[in-house]
Amino acid sequence: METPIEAEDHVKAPVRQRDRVARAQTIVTAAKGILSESGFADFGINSIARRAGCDKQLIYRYFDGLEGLADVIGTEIADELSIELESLTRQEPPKTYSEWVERLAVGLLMLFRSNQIIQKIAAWELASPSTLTSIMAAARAKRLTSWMVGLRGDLKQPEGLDVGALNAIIIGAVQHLAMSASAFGSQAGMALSSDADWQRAEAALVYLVRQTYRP
Amino acid sequence: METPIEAEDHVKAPVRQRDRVARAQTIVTAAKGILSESGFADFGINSIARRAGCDKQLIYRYFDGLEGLADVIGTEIADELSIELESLTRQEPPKTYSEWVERLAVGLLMLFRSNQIIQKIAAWELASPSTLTSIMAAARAKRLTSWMVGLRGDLKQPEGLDVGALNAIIIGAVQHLAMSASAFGSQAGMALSSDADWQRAEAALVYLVRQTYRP
DNA sequence: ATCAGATATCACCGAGCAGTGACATACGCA
DNA sequence: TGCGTATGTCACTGCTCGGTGATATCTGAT
Repeated sequence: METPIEAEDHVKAPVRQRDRVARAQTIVTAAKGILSESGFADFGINSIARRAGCDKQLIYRYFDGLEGLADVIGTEIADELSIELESLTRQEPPKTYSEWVERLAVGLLMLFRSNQIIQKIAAWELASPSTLTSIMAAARAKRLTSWMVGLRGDLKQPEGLDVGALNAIIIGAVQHLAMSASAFGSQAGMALSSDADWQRAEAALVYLVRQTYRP
Repeated sequence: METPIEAEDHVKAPVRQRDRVARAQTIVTAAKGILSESGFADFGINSIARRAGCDKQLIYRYFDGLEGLADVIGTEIADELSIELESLTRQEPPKTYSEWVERLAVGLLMLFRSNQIIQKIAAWELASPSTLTSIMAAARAKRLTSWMVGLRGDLKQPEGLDVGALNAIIIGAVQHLAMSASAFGSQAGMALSSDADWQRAEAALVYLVRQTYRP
């Protein structure tokens, strides 16, 4: 914008931004960056302010502290999530229960793979649950379940199977695959970095689901 | 500074333990306690010394710092693990590949469930890998894989299946089940606290494995 | 009995953290 | 134009942390 004028006494007059919403967004972006790179380990007032290039006081003023900021980030993530989920749902609805689970598993796998922040939050919830992690997790869980329920429609469950338990296991596997991939680039000896790796994982996942729900 | 001469004889002589091995074990126990309760978040010099009721200097002297302590803990955990694994292997060996995977999955599930520390380490590896976590994870992984290989013996794999990928998914599911249980007491809506809960999970897991490897 | 070394504790340092009060500057409105 | 307020920065407190040097105390060999 303007060139900083060298004042007579104080030499410090470095272009002040003076735009609250832009500032706030800068802070949110910085916080998200830290989150997706280092998780909650470095998610602190000082660290975020440093990365955003502003004074930490602004975080208190605009977001009422870290928890408020976490709240904002949580809803932002949830909104992005909704959009991604919507695009997944655009295809024609599943015909059978097995197909629904398959779509669910593959959809979640792609989703988690493409979204570093969600993975980090999930991993930190497991390792070290805190008010911050739960603030962010709440919004996510809400959207996910409503999507799952919506996608299922009125498909009837297969009888004689503990679908609740089976699906919990399958979803857990998907979550773990994504987290392990982002942490190590592999899971239990299976590489998970290139697209080919992921196609292999997806194929195995689909096979596993189909076999599980095969009559 | 002033001269805090006080008196010639300082009256502080509160029963010193003066037993190196016992002291060292006290420290290790304290560190393990912190690890299984709070994970690596509170795993620090000051915190451990405070819990062990001694001066932090001892941790430097006896273990050469945190990393040395982590090393000792890692091998202790690995030893305990070996014992548990051995008892699991006492039964007659699996007859088919499917049965091997089944035994593997159920065995790991019980193992992880009963061992809080291993879960914490695994969760922290995912959330925030560090030198400390990898020090502890190394020993664990070594024993686990050698057990798996030993248990498999010379069973031949089913053809036409990507067993590497399938098993990676299944093992990931088991790990996630255990971690999610200890963090939330449930996984994706399936309760995981009472023995009945775990039997339900185990039954579903066994079903899933059998279906997956069913011809 | 003495003395070296092992054992244990304390006091302190520099660094980073969260949080707060005070100040500097620019904008908008009367 | 002047004033109130929004915006931005700085300096400071009080805390915990990891790490280190100095000191006190006990043990065992000589």
